[in-house]
Amino acid sequence: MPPLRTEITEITTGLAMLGLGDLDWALERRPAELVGVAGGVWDRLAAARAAGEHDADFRRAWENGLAFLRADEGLRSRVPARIEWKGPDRLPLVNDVPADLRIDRVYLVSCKYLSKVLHNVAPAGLFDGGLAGASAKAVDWFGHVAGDELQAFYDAARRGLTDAGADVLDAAGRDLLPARVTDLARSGRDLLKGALGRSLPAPLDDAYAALARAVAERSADRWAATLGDRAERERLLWRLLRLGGAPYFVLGASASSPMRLRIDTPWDWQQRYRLKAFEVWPEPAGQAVVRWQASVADRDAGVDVTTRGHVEIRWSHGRFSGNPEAKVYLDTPHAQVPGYHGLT
DNA sequence: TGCAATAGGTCCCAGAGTAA
DNA sequence: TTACTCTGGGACCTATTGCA
Repeated sequence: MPPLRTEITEITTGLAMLGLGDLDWALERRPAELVGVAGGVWDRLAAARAAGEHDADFRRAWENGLAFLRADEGLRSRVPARIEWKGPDRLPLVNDVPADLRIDRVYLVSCKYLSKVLHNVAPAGLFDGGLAGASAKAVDWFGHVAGDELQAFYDAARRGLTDAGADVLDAAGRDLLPARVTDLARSGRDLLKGALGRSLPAPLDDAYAALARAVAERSADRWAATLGDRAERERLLWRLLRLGGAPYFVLGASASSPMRLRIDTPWDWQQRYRLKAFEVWPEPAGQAVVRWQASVADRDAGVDVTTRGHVEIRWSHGRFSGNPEAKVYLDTPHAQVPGYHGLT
């Protein structure tokens, strides 16, 4: 079951597009034109509306749906006959378009609230594979690019635990923390995860900083080495920005204002823009971070524009708990990104 | 060999802590 | 007080492993 807030924003956006005039009446009516919403979901929405705990989400989503209904680039006040909600399962849509709603089997709409995250992928898929899609065999990226630094961090953590008198033996008397980090089993990972909370013990700071620095530098080096020529870099930028095979719309909100965008296809993009440079570099930070920047010529406007973002390489479920992931962020405001256009 | 259970990977989001 | 950084975790899907 998706989070309640996701259900509220996505379904309310679709409801508003049906031109029903009043949100509460629309929720009560449960229109058949909105396909894919089960009875239990309608019940949850009605309960949330009655409780008044998500008024801001209901209001923003309703306004976004109305804006799309009226927009010249949207529905031009033509009430759709059918809106399909993706729901908790993925629709069999074009897999590179992150759509939550499909309107009249034509318009694809993604509902995105307060999120700057573009991707959340395995690091090898980004730095070695350029998001090209073929999922590389999963690896522990930290060990893959910074094995010595990972081992040093592990040594420091292991030493800290044993010095503190922690119980590091399992029921059979086996050591949960082997000498080599590559030999860690699930139980040892869980032990470390529990022992190393949000705030690292001070003696581990240097080792962790060295690991983060090494991972950032070597990830950036590997990424730079696979960028290819200008055309390949341009295709990478399209994938980073989630330009897909079909145009789609993003209806949501940034921290300060509504966000209503039309997203180009690569074909649209090439009519107007040309990539001039794409660069990546490591950045000193508390965790491993790689910055990226694209310089793009806007032929219509006759200017160059810069789009910036960064990638965090991090354990997604606690330290030593599983393989790291790469979170790709967009730092440039959405409306200033080449290929993203404010809805008119 | 097929099924069930478990572990791992990815997507998405939220919250704590800290700096401005 | 606000914005940002860093971290944790739920959910779902897929791959792997164990067992009959």
